[in-house]
Order: sequence, then C-alpha cells, then structure tokens
Amino acid sequence: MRGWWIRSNLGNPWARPSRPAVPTSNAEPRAPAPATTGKVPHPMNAPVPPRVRFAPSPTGHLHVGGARTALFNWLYARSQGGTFVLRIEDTDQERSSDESYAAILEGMNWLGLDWDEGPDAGGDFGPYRQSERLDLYRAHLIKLATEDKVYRCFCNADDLAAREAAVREAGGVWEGYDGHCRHLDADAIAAFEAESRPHAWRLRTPDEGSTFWYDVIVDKREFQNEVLVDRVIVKADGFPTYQFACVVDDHLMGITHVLRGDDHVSNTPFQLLIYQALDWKPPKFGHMPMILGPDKKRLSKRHGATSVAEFADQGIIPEAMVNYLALLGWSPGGSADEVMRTKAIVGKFSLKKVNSSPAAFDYDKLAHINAMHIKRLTPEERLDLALPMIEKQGWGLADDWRIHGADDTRAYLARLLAMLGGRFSSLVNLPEQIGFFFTDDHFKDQEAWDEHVATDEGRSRLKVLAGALSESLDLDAPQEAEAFEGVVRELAEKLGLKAGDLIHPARVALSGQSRSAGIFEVMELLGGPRTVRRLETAASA
RNA sequence: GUCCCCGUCGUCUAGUGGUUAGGACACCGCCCUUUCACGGCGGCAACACGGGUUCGAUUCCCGUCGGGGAUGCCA
Repeated sequence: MRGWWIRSNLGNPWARPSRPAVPTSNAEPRAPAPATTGKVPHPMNAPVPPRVRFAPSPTGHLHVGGARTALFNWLYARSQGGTFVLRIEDTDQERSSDESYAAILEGMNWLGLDWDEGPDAGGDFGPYRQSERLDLYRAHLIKLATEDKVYRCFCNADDLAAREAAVREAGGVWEGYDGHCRHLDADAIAAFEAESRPHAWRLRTPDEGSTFWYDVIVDKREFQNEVLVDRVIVKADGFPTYQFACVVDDHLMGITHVLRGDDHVSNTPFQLLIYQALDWKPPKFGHMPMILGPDKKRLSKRHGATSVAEFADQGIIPEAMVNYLALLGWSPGGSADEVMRTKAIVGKFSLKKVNSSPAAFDYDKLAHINAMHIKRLTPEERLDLALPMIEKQGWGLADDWRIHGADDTRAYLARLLAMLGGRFSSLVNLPEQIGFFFTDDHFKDQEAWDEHVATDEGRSRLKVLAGALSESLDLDAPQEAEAFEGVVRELAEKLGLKAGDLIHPARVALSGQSRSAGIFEVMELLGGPRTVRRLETAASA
C-alpha cells in the first residue's frame, strides 16, 4: 500500500507547505520579449539567456576554488546577458554558520561579483537559502515516496560502520551503501516506526545500464549504474542532502547551466538519476578543472593564502584577483594581453575556451598581475587605493612638513605616488616604501645603514653634503629636484668623488633603505629642512 | 582497492595531421641608470613514455606511467 507512506509523512512537522506556489513544472528561463518587427527567430533557435548560480555552503571563508567557480558562473552570465543567482546551501546544520555566510558575501562583494538573485537581493525563485526551502524538498520527497522511487533507511552510523568493518575484515572493499534497507518488508518498517527509530531516505538507483551526459567542458562523461549506490537524499534530521536539495533547487530556480568544480563530477550521475526520478529535464553541466597548489598537490593553507580575504590582506586588489583567477583555466587566446580589467574579461569570456586540465596556483604570477593592475590604474585610482594604507598606519602630513604644492596628506601622497611610478606595485609594501615621508620613526635597513652611513667615510660625506645644501640653497623656499642634483654633483666633483659616493649614503640616511625612488626627487618631496636635518642626524649618529 | 578525469617550457597557457611549436610568470644576460623597480633587447626552457593509424603525428586510437578527484545521513 503506497498510501501508507504518505499517511506517515503527513504527520511530519514540515509536511504542510507554508509558501506560496512556486513553479513546479519545468521552469524554463524567462524568454526574451518577442520581437514585433523585423526577423523573428524561430523559437527553437532563439538565444535563451542562461541562468547560472553559485551555491556555496556557509562553512568557511570564500576559498580561491569557490571564488573561481563563482567567477566563471558570473562571467558566463554577464557575457551572455544571463542571470547570476546566489544560493546558500546550508543544509548541514552542524557546520553552517552566520559568520561564514557573511564572509562569503564579503568575499563576493570584494571581488565585485554581483548577483541578480539571492538571499539578500530577493528574486522570483526564492527563498535562496536552502534551510528556508525545507517544505519544497519535503513535497518532492513525498512525490518520490509515493512512486516508490525512494525508501527508508533505518541504518544508523554505527550499523553502517560495523558492516563496513566486517567487509574489510573479510578482505573486501566497502563500495558504499550496501542496499541493506532496500527491501525491508512492511512489518519491519512498521516495527521500526513503532519504536520511533529515526530514518533517512535513499533513492533507488538502477543496477544496470549507464548514466551519462555531455559536459560543457569535458564532452561526454559516463558512469556505469552498477557503481552508483543508493545514496541518502533526506537525512534523519529531516534535512535534504546536498544531492537532493541541489537538484530540486536547480530545477525550481530554472538554472540552465550548472558550472561547478571537477570534484562534483561523481555527484552528477546520481543527481541525474534524481532528475529522472522526478521526471525533470536536467540542466547542462560543466565541470571546471581543480585549482592545485604550486606543487600540484591539493591546494591548502600550507601553500600560503587560500581565502580571498587573505589575498586582500596581502595587498592584492580585487580586479587583479579576478584577472588571475580567470587565467586559471581560461585564456584570452594566442598572444593576447593577459592583463585585463574585469570588464574586458567579460567581453572575451567563453565557456568553449575553458580548459579541462587542473591548474597550479602561482603566487608569483598573481603578484605580477597585481603589480600590472596597480601600474595601469589612473593616478586618482592609485590614490584611492594608497590613502587608506597610509591612514591605517596613523600617518598624515605634519604641519611643519608641508611642502609647496602638496599641503595636505592626499595631495602630498599624490606627489609621492607619481614619484614612485612603477615602484608602487604592492599595497602591503607601500608603508615601508614611503613611511619615511611621514615620520622620522620609519623602517630602517640596519645592514644598509651600517654599510653606507655608519662609517667614518659615510658620516663625513653626509656632513659635508648637509653643509653644502644649506649654503647653496635657500632651504626655506621650496626647491626642485634639479637644484638638489646640481649641488650634489658639484660637490662630488669638488671632492673628486663619483656622485654615487654621496648619493648612496644620502639615500640610506634619508630613507633608511638602500633602495628608493630617485634621490633628488626624494629630497624635493622631503623638503630642504627635513633633508638637511636627516643628513646631519645621520652624520652624527 | 574501485570508478572518473587530466597530461605542451619549472608554472599559467596558445596551437596544428606537415609550424623555426607562439605568448606570459619565474630565471639568466645586456641596455637604461644614483639604488631599486618600471621599460627595452636577448637567452634558457615543453609536446610524459611505448605502441599503433597515417606518406607524415605534439595533434587521432590503445596501453603504461604520473597527477588529481570521488568513493559521507559534508557540500
């Protein structure tokens, strides 16, 4: 008696749908408005705007793998005029957390991947958190139960573990659920029910034949049904498993392309069987290659940063991250410029050009892409990026440090960035690079100091140089780089030295480091009084 | 173990049944120069291996090896 199953289910707390009707038929994406004039494409040929989704589970930060998945879905939607949906897969009550949810949204926002529909954005296919869609899964479970396509499994973790151990002891290999509860008779079920024994629901899967699909990225993929086991689709806690929720939601949300990591390949045949059981037409699937660590092993913290938040902390800017991630598995082709702003990538992106082989994450190349992005920004954009880094240090332009034409921190920083040119290639290095313009208490390279400054020769040269600058220039007035250069070179000649003999100690005395922008520009932006003071201080140190 | 996928310079990749196998990162030289970057020029460096198919394979097929993934009431 099939009705028996239903009766038992109706007593369940979440049997009564509390939500308004949702599209349960084959939810086709909204078709473009029909043209009223000109050529009307045949309906079968009309381009259907894709609906894709990124469906993270809120169990951690946004990892580079997830970010790449999100990015490619987003790129596909944006390049095709489609819709990008954000769906939260929080069916694991143990691991899901609000912090993770927030972290993921933050990561998405940072990358600039905006979604058209999602938990906070709303949309016609919500709710977009699986924990708020339980009635939907229940309704479809009942349908499957009614048709005897699923069955109850009363095995608990201990039962399963015991049977697995037994198989191993006998020298066998446990190949997944053994179908133990597949054919329980009504009496047995009734007995378990009577003692309120918890149960999960499993899908009956065929033992023969094969399940296959044409992958958007890897062509045909096929699995023998023989290797597919009756996996759980609804857990004993009443929550659906990923397998089931994913299928129900993708269908109900009208998802046309499921683009996900290659680690999901083995889930696909099982999900296809769920589509079949529900009598639904499955979407297209595309499995993107994994991102590996530099050593081609699974990417882990051991390799360095793995979450987008960490990269942000390391001074990577969002568009560089997007650019680099896009290059992992996709390429603009030929010898085209790899450094692209997000908008350009959207314009060139194509699923057909997505690779099928795994890619190793290369931190060096990311750094390079980042530097190129920073370099290509407009002065204003660079300033917007750099100012917070300076403010974060608590630095600002002191009153007595003002120089002509740059009398507030922002204007001064603008001059410094112009001076830095291509040396400004990383957000994190910036404070070290230009801290000495804002404070006397800046980073000092002790080794350079010992070599160029703290020697009798170094000290005496610095002292002479300080004197020459004071005498030759009106330091109360702003002086340009050329003026400083003139004095330095003249003095060198007078002393029979190479200009470098004065420049090197001066660089370390002024900046604390052996590398900097052009020293005469440094003097100009430091200003005469500060320049001389630092030279004198160094000479007497 | 079993199943699935992948395999072009160290890395990311372009590419083709006949190419001097292209670009980028890294690396090495040189130039520029006041250091360091930037930039410019040049260099090193690859079709995993073995069988086929073919007039001809890096390209198509099979095997081997290597790497990755899956094998959960995680997603």
